[in-house]
Amino acid sequence: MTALAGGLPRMMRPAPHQNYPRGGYSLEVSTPLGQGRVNQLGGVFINGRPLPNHIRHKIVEMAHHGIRPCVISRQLRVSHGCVSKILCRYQETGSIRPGAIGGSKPKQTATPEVDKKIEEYKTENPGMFSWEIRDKLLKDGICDRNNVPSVSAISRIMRSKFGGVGDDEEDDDEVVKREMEENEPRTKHSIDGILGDRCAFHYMKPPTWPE
DNA sequence: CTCGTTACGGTTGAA
DNA sequence: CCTTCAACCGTAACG
Repeated sequence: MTALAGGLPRMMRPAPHQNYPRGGYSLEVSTPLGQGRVNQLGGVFINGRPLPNHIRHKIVEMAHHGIRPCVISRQLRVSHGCVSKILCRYQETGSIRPGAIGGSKPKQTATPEVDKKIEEYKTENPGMFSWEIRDKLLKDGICDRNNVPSVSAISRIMRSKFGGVGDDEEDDDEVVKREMEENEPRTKHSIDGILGDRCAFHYMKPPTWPE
């Protein structure tokens, strides 16, 4: 933390100008979804939140139409970095939707193999107790006494896999439900209205907001 | 000029 | 119920 005289070798932001003066952002807009901000291109965005679905859709649509990303960026007033990211993601995954935000990691306390075994045992015998599973893990040579998960760990793994209450169910390892369709009927009312292609400034102040 | 990359401040939500 | 904290967000800026 010394020697920061002339040349700083790292690629650090010298002075992030993002720290707006407290109590006075450059621009603010009220939206039904919270506090909106206006970017350098005049577009409205909500910091920390994904762009509305219809804009994402439009980005992809325009790109598919042969319009260059830089033009899309300016036209939709979305930063080129964001356009780049959305387009890139679309090409990779085929989805325009943002990634999953929030939540906790699966908290993998066991190796994938052990994890799989636990799932297998439980599927074959839903009534099996955690301590029985641990026992079987040892007996089958999946684990040894040094790395076998604790009973509570096994319990937690099962809870996460089988939705907490372990009732019998007809499994099905088909967990491919990530392609939901992005066609949203226009009954979806978001900040679409204020994010119209032309003007970003509509001040709608709802009296109160649940949530 | 374009555009890939990334620090940053921010929000979210399962554990 | 509340707190944690790693995942993702878009912007702004660098390269």
